[in-house]
Amino acid sequence: MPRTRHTILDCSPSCTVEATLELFGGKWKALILYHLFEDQVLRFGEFRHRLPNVTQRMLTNQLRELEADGLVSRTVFPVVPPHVEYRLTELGKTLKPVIQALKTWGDQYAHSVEREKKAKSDQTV
Amino acid sequence: MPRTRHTILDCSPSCTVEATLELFGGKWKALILYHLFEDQVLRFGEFRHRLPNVTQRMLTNQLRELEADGLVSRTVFPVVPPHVEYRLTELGKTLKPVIQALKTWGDQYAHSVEREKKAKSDQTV
DNA sequence: GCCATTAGTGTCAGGAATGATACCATGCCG
DNA sequence: CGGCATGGTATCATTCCTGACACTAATGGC
Repeated sequence: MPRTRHTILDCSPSCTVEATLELFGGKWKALILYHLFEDQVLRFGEFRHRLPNVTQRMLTNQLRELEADGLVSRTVFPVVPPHVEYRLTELGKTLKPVIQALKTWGDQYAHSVEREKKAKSDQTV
Repeated sequence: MPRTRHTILDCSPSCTVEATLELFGGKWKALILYHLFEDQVLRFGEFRHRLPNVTQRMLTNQLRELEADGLVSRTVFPVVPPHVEYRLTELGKTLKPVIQALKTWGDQYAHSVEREKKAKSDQTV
């Protein structure tokens, strides 16, 4: 998560970009959202499988923040063992074009960047 | 910047999202790119005016990383006082739809999130 | 000679975000 | 009774970001 959470948006036009970024800055949030777009409904454990590099704590954090921002809903079934379902809210669903753009770009160009970096590291090595 | 920079992309389809995110994770990078889309060419000091919350050091960092990722070019004019120009590379320009999506969403929905958060903080206060 | 300019770099401190690990509740199964 | 399953917490360590400050280099103006 970005370290500074702004609360006022009446500054420059870039502020809305900044504000949007704060929803994503969470390092894993875009991934979480991406998977929710893919699967509609996910349980905590399913996120863990899809995002193996995220610690349980971070995952909890990020999900709670997404929930606090009204992008994701959390439904708890009071059973044992626990059962919790996450899904996108209506607001969350509006992010689809953004996630889609990220994915599209990544599919097309991520490899270019990899090459770029590899070329440089090869030079230094 | 995200703390883990992956170098391999042959994992799940979400990896390209992840990879794209790493270019943005830099907390300020998307803003930097946004301003470059607006202004085409920017000098270091101009970034500082547009991003008053970024420290000089962070700005340098982020710009260097963007340069290393091949998204931004840095042109130094060997004069005194120093003159340095930043602009998007061809690869950088391909990010336009992504930045645009961020901006569009922010313009439309950032206020919704603000309201959401405000409502919650009002409850707790 | 002294100050200002620009795009930084270097260093130190403090705080925030992240990671690793251990632990919990509860009910079912054997 | 012991262990497993799920969705977490709690605690501590590490790593990253920020802030404040000092310092640089070459030229122009006072």
